[in-house]
Order: sequence, then structure tokens, then C-alpha cells
Amino acid sequence: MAATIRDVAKHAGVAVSTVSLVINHKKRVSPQTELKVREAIEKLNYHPQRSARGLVTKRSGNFGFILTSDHFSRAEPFYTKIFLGTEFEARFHDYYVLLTTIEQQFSKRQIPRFLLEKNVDGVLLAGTVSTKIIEYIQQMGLPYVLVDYYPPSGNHSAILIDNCGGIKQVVQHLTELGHSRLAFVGADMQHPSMRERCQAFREALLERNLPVEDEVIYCMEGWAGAQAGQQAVPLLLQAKNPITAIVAANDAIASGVMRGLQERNIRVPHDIAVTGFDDVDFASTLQPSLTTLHVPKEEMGALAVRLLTDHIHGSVSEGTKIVVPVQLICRDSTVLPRPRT
Amino acid sequence: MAATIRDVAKHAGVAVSTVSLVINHKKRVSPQTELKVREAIEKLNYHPQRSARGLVTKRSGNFGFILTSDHFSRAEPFYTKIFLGTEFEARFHDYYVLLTTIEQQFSKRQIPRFLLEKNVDGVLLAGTVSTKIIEYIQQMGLPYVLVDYYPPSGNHSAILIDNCGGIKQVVQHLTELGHSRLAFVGADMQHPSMRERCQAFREALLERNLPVEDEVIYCMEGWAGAQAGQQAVPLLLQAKNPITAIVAANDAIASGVMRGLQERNIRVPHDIAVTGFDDVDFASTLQPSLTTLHVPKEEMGALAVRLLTDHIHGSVSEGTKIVVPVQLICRDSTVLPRPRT
DNA sequence: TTGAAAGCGCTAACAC
DNA sequence: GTGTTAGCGCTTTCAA
Repeated sequence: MAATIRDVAKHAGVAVSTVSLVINHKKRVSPQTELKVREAIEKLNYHPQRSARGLVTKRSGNFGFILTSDHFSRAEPFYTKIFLGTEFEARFHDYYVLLTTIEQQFSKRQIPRFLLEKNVDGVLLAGTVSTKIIEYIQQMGLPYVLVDYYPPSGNHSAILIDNCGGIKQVVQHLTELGHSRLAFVGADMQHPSMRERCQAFREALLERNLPVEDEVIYCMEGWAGAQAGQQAVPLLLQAKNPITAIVAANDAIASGVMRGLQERNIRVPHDIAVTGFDDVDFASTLQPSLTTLHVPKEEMGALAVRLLTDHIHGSVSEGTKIVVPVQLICRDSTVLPRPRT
Repeated sequence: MAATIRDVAKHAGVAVSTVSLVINHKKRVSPQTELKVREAIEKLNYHPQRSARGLVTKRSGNFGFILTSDHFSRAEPFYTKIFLGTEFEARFHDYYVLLTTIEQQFSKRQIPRFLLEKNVDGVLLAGTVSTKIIEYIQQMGLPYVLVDYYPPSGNHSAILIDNCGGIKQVVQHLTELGHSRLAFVGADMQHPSMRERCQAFREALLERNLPVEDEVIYCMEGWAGAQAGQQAVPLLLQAKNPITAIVAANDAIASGVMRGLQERNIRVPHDIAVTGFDDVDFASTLQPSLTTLHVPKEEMGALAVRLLTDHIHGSVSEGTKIVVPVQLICRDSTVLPRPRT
């Protein structure tokens, strides 16, 4: 049986409460007593037990991570990276992260168990989660941080992507390459990031006095996957003025667009250039490799945890938003690779 | 403040112990009292608190997942999937999974915190973890399951890959395609899976009366990544009898091999066929897409959790090994795609 | 600065 | 069947 705080106290010849003071760095202990206690702790290899401590402090040492099951199964690489980012940063702060998925639509019956059992000290929510669950967490008085999502209303702390800046980088890149007939393919317009990217595309065109034509700006129904991109291709090719570049709202759509083009023997980037957004793993292995915007996914997870711990310590005010920059990664889908010499 | 068991007891007009009996399905409660209690629970929206419960039962409701940091950062897609598999299955059994990484070599100083704080009821260990940490867990009396690793000695429960069967499938596939000059590229021979794959390759050749020539069986030093594959290519091409197919020990190595070949304008699969192992995400997006062996990674994670819970319930004996089958996925790196008609 | 003691919310003996 | 009660291992008043 492992040592308890009483064993340590006995061993050091002090009271239990003194040991507790030492453990918790409540500095009102004389150096010599502290030494005795530390020696006893070392000797007995003592470590306070989480549940006992949690029972009295009401702190579990865990964070919850809530994701809609939709996102998890389908946009796996993206949110998985965010989750792993939280894991690492959390451990650094001596927290563990409990992961759970919930259905898009809220129901009392599937409130995450870690909330019911008071097993988390804060919550991270990623993707388009229901407003109801946010409200529920607020009611519990738990601190929380949204990641890559911001609901229509309310004042929340969040880690967000600079979607607008990203799209503008891409448009600039393409115009610098001489493209002036740009198309856009988005999908899943429920997701604020998707809407922002579409909106930013229009703005970017306007800023450069390029024509904004609805017939080459597609926001597909349903999930933002490769299929959406593939389906958009025939529509885009019907445009009166032929397009020379396609800006996709994410990498999955871009891969579908490329496939659609290649099926029609349209060469990328020779005939039409293609860009993505997110820089997921497969972006670099696509053929041609995909020019895209790198979203620092792990970093977003880490930032979210940091913001959450800041909230717990009260060192930052609610409703803090952090917008992470994205970086243009130029690959072969826009720039012709130089022939090997 | 949330309701406690006393509130429920008071509300239902019974003793706390009765409420406890109801919660824990210890069926010695009369139907009418049970009903009263359940109503009170419902009314007050009561849920037992983890830490309070854990303090007395000595059960935390968590599993630990230990991975060497090496594997996590480098072979991310593979072990990440396994981890996600455990997450889902664990939640199904009302457990959460606490993830941690440790350095390859054991040190007292970095024993996972969840072990010290008695915050897990069982442990999953993935990849080449130190024998010391296994021993430590054994000493604690915690049940554990190894995933994709088996140490040289001892009797452990484990989820293992049918490496041998996989390699033999690949060799059969290649010989059926008419290849008779096969090469092998492995790396990271510390890892039992890697050793098994190499060994199986030799056996498979022998079984088919093909020549086993050391000059085309390479086990590279260091990490089993793309670089190892790329570096092996010039060595393989020096072989006296030219080879026609390369069996890589995993997909990462295979991708490096393909790159190395393509740099030399050797076409895959026209001139040389290439195969991988694992079927990680990028295998299908490589150009040409990679013929490989599908390892059911999430399933392995789920199986590990199931085996662990079985151990907790004592319904299975220690040292149970489950070998999961792998499935050949034929893609373009071995079979010429039919030209479109 | 240190110790004694109460109690966090729950389970599990043991009475009745 | 149900109630009473003693802790589980810790933190945190409150005295000394």
C-alpha cells in the first residue's frame, strides 16, 4: 500500500496539516520542518492522491475537450491535431485532457459525463458545438474556451483562425502569378470559418478591382470534403469567362477539385491553379503538391489550454479572443516546378 | 451548488446508504424505495462525484495511455489512430483515457503523474516502452495491456499485428504479378514489429524457393522514416541481379523508396514495384498510390481497452495475446492502373 | 509556525 | 430492506 499523508507526518514527526502546507507551497513553514517533511516524502515516495485532494479542493486536475462527433470522424486530421496540441500543453500545466464527442444537436441525455461528475476544471470546445452546451457550461460556472468556432451571439473566449488574412494572401499570390479569373469553392456554410473564407474571397477580389461573379463562387451544400470540390468542377467549367485559378475553402475540397480537373485532363497548375486552406498532412503528398495556408493546429490547441489556465487563475478577462495567423505555403499546384537540370 | 447524496436521501426520505445502493445497482432495495430514490435523483439532477467515489472505492474511472515520445512525434499518424481507438472504446466502458509520453529510457523522475497520483485503473502501453516502466506498473498491481510491442521477456497481455502474415501476403501478391527479384527495406530494428517483418520476408522467400540475398535486404540504422527508404535506393540499385520489386517495412519507408526511385527517373510500378505496411492516411494520396497492408489501428486501440477491462473484471487471464490480421490493399505502386477508356 | 479537528461526498460494514 | 456510522486521504479553518 502506498504511503499516505499520515505516514509522512508520522515519519517526519509533524502534524498532517504541516505536511499539507509543505506540499502546497503555502510558505508558512520553517526551513527545518520543511526539510524534515521533504525527506520523509522522498523516503516514502509519497504522492498525494488525486481523488482525495479533489474531494476537498473541488479541483480535478482535468480539462474536458468537447467536439461534435461529425467533425471528429470527418475532419479528423484537423481537429485531432488541435486535440493533441491541448494534450501536450495541458500536461505541462499538470492537467490531463478528457476527450468526448457530442452530437451536433444538444440533448440533456448526452451531456458529457465529465461535466456531470464534476471531473473537469475547465472545458475546451472545438468546431460547431451547440449553443446549448455552451450555456450549460456557463451555468456550471466552469471556464471554457472555444477553438475554431464562434457562435452568432454571446461573448466568449476563443482561439480563432485568421481566415480573412489567409484568403487574402492566397489571392495576392495568385494575382502575382498573373491570374485574374479566380473562382472559389466552399462548403459547410454552417461553420463560421467557412463563411469567413468565402466572404474574405469576395472582399479580396473587390480590393483588387477584380470582378466578383457569383457563377464562379460556389458554396456547396453539406460537408466540406473532397466530394464537394469534385462536384464543383463541372459547374466552374461552365463559366462564360474561363477561370484560371480555383481557391478552395480547405484542403479536402481542393483535393476534390484537383481530382475533378484531372479527370477532365485539365492540368494543374498549367491550365488551372488550385489552392487549399489548413495544410493538413496530405496536402504535401497530393500530386501536384498543394499550395495552401498553414494553420498551426497543435499551436491552437496549446494556446487554448493556456487561455483556459489563465482564466482559472483569473489573469485574463472573459471574452478574450486570440486570432492565430496563417502562412502561405507555395507548392506545385500554383507554381510550376522547375524542370530538373 | 450541485446536489449531494444527502440531498437526495433527504428528498426521498431514506438513508444515504440506500441511495448509494440504488446508484450502484446493488439490488437489495424494494421497488417502491428505488422509485422514490430515482425520482429524487431525477428531480435534483444528481450525479455522484467522481473524486468522492474514487476516494473510497480506489477507482478513478481513468485509463492511462503511455507512449514513448519518440513514437508520438515521429510516427504520429500510426499511434494517434491507436490512441483515438482507445478513447472511443474507453468512453463506451465509462472510462476516460489520460495520455502521456515518456522518454525511451526509464527514469524515476518521469514516471507518469497519473501513476503516482493513483489516477488510473489500468494502463495501455504502445510502442517500444522501457521494460522498467512495465515492471513498475506490475509492482503497483495495475492491470496493463501492451499495444504493438512485446518485450524480449516476460508474460504480458498484448495486442499485436500479424506482421508475418502481412509480409507473406505482400510477397505472394508480388510473385503473382511475376516478380521474382524482391528486395526489402526495414529500419529501427529495436522495434519487434520491424524485426518480425524483416524475418518474415526472408521466410516468405524461402517458402517460395526464391533466393535470399543479403545485398537486397536492408535494415537501415535509425528511425523508420522516409529518409531510411530514400537512402536505401542507391544501395539496392547496386545489386548484381537487378531487382523488380521493393518491399518496405512500413509506409513511411516506402514513400522514401518511391522518392528515391523517382529522382532517378525509375518508374513505379513500371520498372520497380513498391509496397508498404500500415496503410497510414497518406498511402492512398501518394503518387502512385501505395500498395500496402492495412493495419486496423483504431480497432487495435479498441481491442486493447476491451482486453484491459476484461482484466479488471478478471474475466481473462494475464498474458493474453491478440494478434490482429492485416489486409492487403492493392494500389498503383504494384499494379498498373488501367488506362481510361 | 505548528497541531488538532472538522469535513469534503461517497461507499461499505454492520446493526436493526 | 433500510438506517447508522466509520472512514477513504486530503485541505483548511481555528487554536495554541
